[in-house]
Amino acid sequence: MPELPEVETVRRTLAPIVGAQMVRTWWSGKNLRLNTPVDIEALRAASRNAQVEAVRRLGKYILIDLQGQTETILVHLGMSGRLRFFPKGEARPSHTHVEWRLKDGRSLRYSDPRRFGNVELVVRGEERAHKSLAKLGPDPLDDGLDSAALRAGCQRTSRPIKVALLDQSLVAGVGNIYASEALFQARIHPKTPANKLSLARCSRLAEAIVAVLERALSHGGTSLKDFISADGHAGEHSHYLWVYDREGQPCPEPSCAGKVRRSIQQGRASFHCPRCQRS
DNA sequence: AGACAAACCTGTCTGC
DNA sequence: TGCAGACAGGTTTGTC
Repeated sequence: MPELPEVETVRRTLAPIVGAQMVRTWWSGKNLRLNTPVDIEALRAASRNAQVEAVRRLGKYILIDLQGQTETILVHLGMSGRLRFFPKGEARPSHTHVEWRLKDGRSLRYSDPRRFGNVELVVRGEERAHKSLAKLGPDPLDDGLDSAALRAGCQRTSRPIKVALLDQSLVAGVGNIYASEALFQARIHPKTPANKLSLARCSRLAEAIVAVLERALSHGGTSLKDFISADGHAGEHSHYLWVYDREGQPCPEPSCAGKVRRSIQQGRASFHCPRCQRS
């Protein structure tokens, strides 16, 4: 489900839990990503009576810092994960896997039908030592995106640029929707080998990535189906997508008579305009 | 090392 | 109406 704008939307809407005290932690007993069980005893120990100090984000990962604790809660939403808070007394939705009860009666719940996501602990201040976080590239919203650095990353691989963008080491946070959208805005064909891109085109791509993510964030993210923010609202950005899931529709560029084409790259749907986007 | 396919799991939609 | 098959916002693992 969620790419950077959706995860950032969740992070922002989680602001009301900052300062709240966690009192009890519950686990469904179902394994999450890679069929690994939640280390519920460690999670309980870290969360018990701990006050939420801050909610941070690294790429598509959410970190919940706890006052006075050496460990931080690390959440990845996978494809169908949701992190929401609920008022006191509201029933647990189906597929809830982790629940933190807050002292004021509210609860924070992680639900995930497909269980591709994960909830674990990382040592605070050493997040980057975690295997998944170690390889993350720059975060386009927090760090900005330097054209020369993007070019250098592209030079290291001959994979198609669309595929390279999905690997989080080049840029953190770009997923399947925004990879297609950014390549459209930069007028780059998704099958172009990454190492064939000139500095000028990398520069255009860097600008497009930042612009596309910021634009989606301003709409609260994209809800095709599952995505909702921590306070339960769907994102509005699906109404503003240029090419993603628009197969056969006219190219959004008014001066272009092309139609959006769908293809499969690395087993995942890609969308582009064959007239505007060149290799 | 780099590229690729398959795997993880459930829900929803399409077409017969 | 029922059922099979395709497909979904992500990441990891094994194989070549």
